[in-house]
Amino acid sequence: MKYDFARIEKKWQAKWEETKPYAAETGSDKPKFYGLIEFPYPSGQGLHVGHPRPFTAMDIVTRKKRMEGYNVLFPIGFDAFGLPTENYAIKNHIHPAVVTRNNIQNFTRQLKMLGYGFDWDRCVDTTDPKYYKWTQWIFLQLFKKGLAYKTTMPVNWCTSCKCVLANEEVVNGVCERCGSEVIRKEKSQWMLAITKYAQRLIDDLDDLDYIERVKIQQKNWIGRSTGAELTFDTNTGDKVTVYTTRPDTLFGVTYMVISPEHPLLKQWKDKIQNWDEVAAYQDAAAHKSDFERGELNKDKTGVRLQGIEVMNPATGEHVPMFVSDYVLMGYGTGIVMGVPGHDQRDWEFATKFGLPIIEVVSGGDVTKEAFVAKDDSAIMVNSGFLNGMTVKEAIPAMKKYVVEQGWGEEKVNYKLRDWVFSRQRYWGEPIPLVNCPKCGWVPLPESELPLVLPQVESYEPTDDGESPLSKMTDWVNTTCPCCGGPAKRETDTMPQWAGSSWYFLRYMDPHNDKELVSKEAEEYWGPVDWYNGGMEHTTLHLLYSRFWHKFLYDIGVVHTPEPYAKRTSHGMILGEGGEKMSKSRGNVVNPNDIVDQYGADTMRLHIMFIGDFEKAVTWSNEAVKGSKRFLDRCWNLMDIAEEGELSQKNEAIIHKTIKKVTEDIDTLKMNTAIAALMTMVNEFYAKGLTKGDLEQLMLLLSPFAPHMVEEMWELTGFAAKYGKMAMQMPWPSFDESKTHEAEKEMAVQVNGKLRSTVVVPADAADDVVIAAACADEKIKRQMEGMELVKTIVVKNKLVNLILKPKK
RNA sequence: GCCGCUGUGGUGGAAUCGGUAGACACAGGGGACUUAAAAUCCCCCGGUAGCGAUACUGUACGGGUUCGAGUCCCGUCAGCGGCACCA
Repeated sequence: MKYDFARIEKKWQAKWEETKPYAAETGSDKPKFYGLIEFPYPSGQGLHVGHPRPFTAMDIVTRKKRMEGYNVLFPIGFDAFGLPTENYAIKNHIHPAVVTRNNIQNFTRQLKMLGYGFDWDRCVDTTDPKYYKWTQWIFLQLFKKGLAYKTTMPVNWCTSCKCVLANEEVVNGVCERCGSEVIRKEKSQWMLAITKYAQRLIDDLDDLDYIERVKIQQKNWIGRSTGAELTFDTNTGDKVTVYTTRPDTLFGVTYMVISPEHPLLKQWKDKIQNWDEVAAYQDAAAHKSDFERGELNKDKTGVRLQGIEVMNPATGEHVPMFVSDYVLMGYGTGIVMGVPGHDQRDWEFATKFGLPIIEVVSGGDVTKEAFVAKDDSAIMVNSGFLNGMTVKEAIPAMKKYVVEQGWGEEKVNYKLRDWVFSRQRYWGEPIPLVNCPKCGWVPLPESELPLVLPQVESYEPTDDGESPLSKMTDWVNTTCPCCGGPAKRETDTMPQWAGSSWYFLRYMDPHNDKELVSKEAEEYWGPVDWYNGGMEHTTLHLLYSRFWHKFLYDIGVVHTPEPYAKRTSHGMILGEGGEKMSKSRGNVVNPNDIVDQYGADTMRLHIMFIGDFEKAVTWSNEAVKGSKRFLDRCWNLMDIAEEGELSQKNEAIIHKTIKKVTEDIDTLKMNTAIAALMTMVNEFYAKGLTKGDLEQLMLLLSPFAPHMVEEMWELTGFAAKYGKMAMQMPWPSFDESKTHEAEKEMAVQVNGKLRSTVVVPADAADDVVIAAACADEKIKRQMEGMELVKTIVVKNKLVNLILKPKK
C-alpha cells in the first residue's frame, strides 16, 4: 500500500479534533510540564516557513513528555494588537478587529494542518476584551504602586508610524518595524519603572537555565556599572554632580561637560556671559536626530560656559565648564568630568578645545591618544596620595577617600531606561485612566474593566501626534470616578508588548472571568518549564515579561519570581542563496506548498533535520525529498516486517537509537536524532526486522511524524492490541548494557597515525587488544626493524603503539 | 570600539571528557529494473599520485601543548549577531 499522506493526515487531524488527546488537565496527579512557544502575530501573509521551526521542536519535546507520563500544557494563542494590522485596515478600509479575526482563522487552519499538539481550548487572543481586561488590570496595579507614571521627556518618535517608540524598538537610529527615521520629540508619556527592577533582573538570571547568550545580552542591555557620584563646587555657589566609573582619575580632571538638555543651564542663564551662544548650541542639539547625534567618529562640538568655573577638590584648581552633546542627559547625572588623559572621547574634546591633558595612569603616551589601561595593574602618577598604587588599588582607595571627605558617594548606574509605555495609535489596549482637573490621574474602578476600545470612524494616526481616539469626544469626555466631575480619558493605547508580557499566565486558566489566573492553576502550572523563542526578543519581550512577572510576584499574584525556568532560542530560516526571506527577494517559502506536495509529516521532519536548531540555516526545496524518502522507507517496512517480538539481531541498534533519540530531543538536537533513526531504518533494510522492532521505531518516530505513525500503528494491529494511539504509549526505554555491540572495531595507530583496524570483543582487556594489534598484518609491516616503547589503549576506541627504530 | 558566536567535502551538516574527520542527507557519477520516464534498489563520491594494495595530504591561517588536536592554549584573518559618545 502506498503512503497516502493527504488522506492519512486529514483522517488523524479530524480524530484529534474530536477526541482532544492534547487537553491539559489542571490539578492532575501526574508531574506537570509546561512547554511554551512565542505566540505568533497573525499577519495577513499567513504562516511563514520560519514559524514551524520552533513550533515543531517544542511539539516534539511535549509529545515525548506526554509519552514519558507528564501532564503537558502546550498552548497556543495570538498576539494580535499592533501596527501591521492597523496599517492594513487603514489602507483597505476594514476594521482592524475584522482583519484580526480573519488572520487568526487563517493561522489556526494552517497550524492545525501541521498537526501540532496544542490544547486549542486554551487559545488566547490579546485583542479580545476578555483578555485585555487583565492587561489593563495589571497596568492599574502598576499605576497604584507608583510604577506607572506620566512624564514629559524627549522620546523616540517614528516619523512614518507617527508614534513613540521604546528604546528597545529603535535599531540603528531607525524604527525597528518600518525602518523610517526616528527623531527626538518632547512628549508627555506613560512610563513603566522597569529600572526599579534592574538589579533583580540581573541577579535572578544566575539561577535560570537560559542559554548563555541570552543571559549575556540581557545583562549588556541592562548595562550595570559601578562607580561614584562626585560633587564639585562652582563659582556660582551651585554644586554640580558627576557620575564616574573611574574616581581614581580625579587628579586628571581638566574640565567639565554638561549635556545641552541639562536644566541647570537655564538656571545659569544670567551667569553665563555667552548665553546666546550656549542657547544656540542647545537649539542645534535639539534639532538633531538621535542617529545624527550618535554617529560614530563625529567631531566633538561644544561651547565653553563663560563665567562658570568648577573647583577640583583633589587639586583645588579651577577648571572650565563646557556644554557638549556628547554628554547624554539620560545617563548618570548629565554632567561628566573631563579626564582627557584616560578617556578617548575626552581626549578628542580636549585636543579640539586646547585643554590641558594630564597623565595620571602611567603606561601610555597621552600626547598621542588617551591611555585606557587594558588591565588594572597600571600605576597611578601625578595623583597625590594615589601615586604608586595600581589602578586596582586606587579605585577603592579613592572611593573611600571621597566618602570620608564628603565629596560624594559610591553609585551604581544602569543603561536600562524606563519603558515608554504609551502609543498614539488605535489598535492597542486603551489605558484605563481618567484625567480630572481636580483629582489628577485617576484609575478606572476595576469593576469597569475592560475599558473597551471604541468603534471609530478613522483610525489613521494624526499629524499632531495625538492618538486617533482623541477625536472621539463622546468617549474622551467622561466623569471622574473619584469626584464625579467632568474629566477626560487617556487616549493613548498600550504598546504591542503589553499583551505578550503575561500571556503565558492566561493559558493556565484562560476562561476565568474573576481573576487573571486562579491561585490553584498558577501554583500547579507555574513557572513555564521550557520557553523557546527568537533571539530578537531578548531585550524586548523577554525582558518586559520578566519585569511584569516580578511585579506580579511582588503583589502576590504569582508564586515564583521568574516566569520561565528554561529558555532556548532557534536560528532563522534563510531563503535559497542564504539570504533573509522577504517578499522583495522573492525567496519566501510557504509551508502550505510543502505540505501540499509532501505532507505535514515530511515538512515537520525536514525542518528539524535541516541543521543545528540554534543556528541559521538555508532552506532548500530540493533537500525536502530526502525527508520524504525516509518516511516512505519507514512506511514500506510494514511490507517486510516479520511476525515476532523484538529481535536479537536488532537489539543493539534499537537500544542505541532509543538512547540517542531520547537524549537528543532533550537537548534540541533534532537533526542528529533523525539521523540516528535513518541509520536504524537503513539497518532494518540490510538485516530484516520483526514487528516488535517496527513497534519501537514507530514509538520513536511518533513525535516527529505523528500522522503517519498513527496510521501505521493501526495497520500493524498495535492500536487494537493496546487500545491506545501510539502517542499515548509509554516512551521506549533503553538498557545501557544492550546499547553496545558484542564486538568492537578498534583503530590501531602507530605513533599517532592510523594504520589499521582490528575487531576485538567489547571491553577487551588492554593486553588482548595490544596482542590483536601486533598480530595485524599491516601493523607487522610497520613494526619491522622497530621496537615497541609504549602503548596507549582507549577502551573500545583505539590503541596507539609508539615505535622507535631498533638500535 | 566593546561583548558574544562561528569558520569542516560540490551543498546542508556529524564527530561525549582530546581518541578511526566527513555520520546522516542533498546534489553528482555509474549500474539494475523498465519500450521509456518517474519511483525503487545496488555501487562510487575531500584532494594528489597509483590499475590496485597503498602512500602522502587535509577541519580559515601561523605557532604551541600532547603518544594523539576539528576539539585545548597563544597569535592572525574572515564572517555573523548584539551594544555603541553609557563617562
